[in-house]
Amino acid sequence: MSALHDHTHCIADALTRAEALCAERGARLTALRRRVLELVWSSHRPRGAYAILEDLSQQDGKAAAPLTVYRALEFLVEQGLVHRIESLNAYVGCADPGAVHSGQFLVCEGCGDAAEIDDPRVGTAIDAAAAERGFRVQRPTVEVRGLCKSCQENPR
Amino acid sequence: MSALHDHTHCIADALTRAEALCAERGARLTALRRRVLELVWSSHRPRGAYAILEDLSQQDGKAAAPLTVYRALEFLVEQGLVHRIESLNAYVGCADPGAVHSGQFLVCEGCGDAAEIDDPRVGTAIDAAAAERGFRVQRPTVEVRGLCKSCQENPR
DNA sequence: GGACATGACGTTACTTTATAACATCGTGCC
DNA sequence: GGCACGATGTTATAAAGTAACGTCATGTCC
Ligand SMILES: [Zn+2]
Ligand SMILES: [Zn+2]
Ligand SMILES: [Zn+2]
Ligand SMILES: [Zn+2]
Repeated sequence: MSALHDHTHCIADALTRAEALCAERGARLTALRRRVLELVWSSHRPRGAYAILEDLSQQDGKAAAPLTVYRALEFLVEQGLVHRIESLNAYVGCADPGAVHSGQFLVCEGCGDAAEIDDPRVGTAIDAAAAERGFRVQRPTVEVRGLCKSCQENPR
Repeated sequence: MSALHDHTHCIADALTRAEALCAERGARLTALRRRVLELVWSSHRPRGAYAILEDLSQQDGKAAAPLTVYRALEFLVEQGLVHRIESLNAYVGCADPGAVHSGQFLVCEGCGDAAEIDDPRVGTAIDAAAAERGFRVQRPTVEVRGLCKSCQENPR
């Protein structure tokens, strides 16, 4: 994700879409869940549950318990509004909730951004490889570590 | 992995290859590291660091500290003898150490086995998707959850 | 052989991540 | 209002991973 973009817009957009999706589904996007979603979206870097917990304490003055955050995250993941990055134990906002997809990520070791992609070739290749072995795919996880374009151009 | 195979052979084979590879590279496969590798290979199910630690205590009578196991695992991963399954916080023996590969896994929710594959289509697709976005791949992670053939045939 | 460097291992304490069990609150429905 | 159900609060605990420092083993140089 370019460092130069209107991230306020990313956040507002994510919240709007979340409200719409939850309304449509009859899922309850409570104040807490909405706030956690907002905090997850505070950047394009995956954010750990305890980091979000700290945000809640410091920015909102509410000393929440870990479970509070984990439960909100669980809801958001179920609704496809947030993805968990397994290799980081962290969470990142979904770029396209509503669309059916499994989540494929390009995680930059430089800036920490996790760019979500949904490349049909990757999905197809996984499906084919699994099918040949008689394996029924339920949930593919693809997390690619490397260096994003801008971090290659501006190394530290 | 079929439940009906000579797993003793898997273990012996893995240990033999490990010794050969380490000798060739001048890496020190010490008694402890060899033992941890053996314990990782105790099945085709990824095994957590603390499970291995328990094995060490119970089977060998040595009350080791977590770091002991983590250090051995770190070595084994570096040497490509073991892979870490990020989505499980667990480790599994590599099916083909020596060969250059990144590790792609079909992880069965039924029996827990993690079958390692190295499907060129998956690797190629990831490379292509990354290249199009100017992303330089360093370490791809592919972990597919689902049901293996035998667990589909014999559901619980 | 002895001094030395290097890497492996031991020990203790601690941090980070995640969940269990149970109580309470809030909202909507009848 | 009374009830049901899901969301949240509270406390305690489990699981996974690391830091700091000391000691021991192995090999090298002289
Ligand atoms: Zn997504
Ligand atoms: Zn970057
Ligand atoms: Zn086997
Ligand atoms: Zn299976």
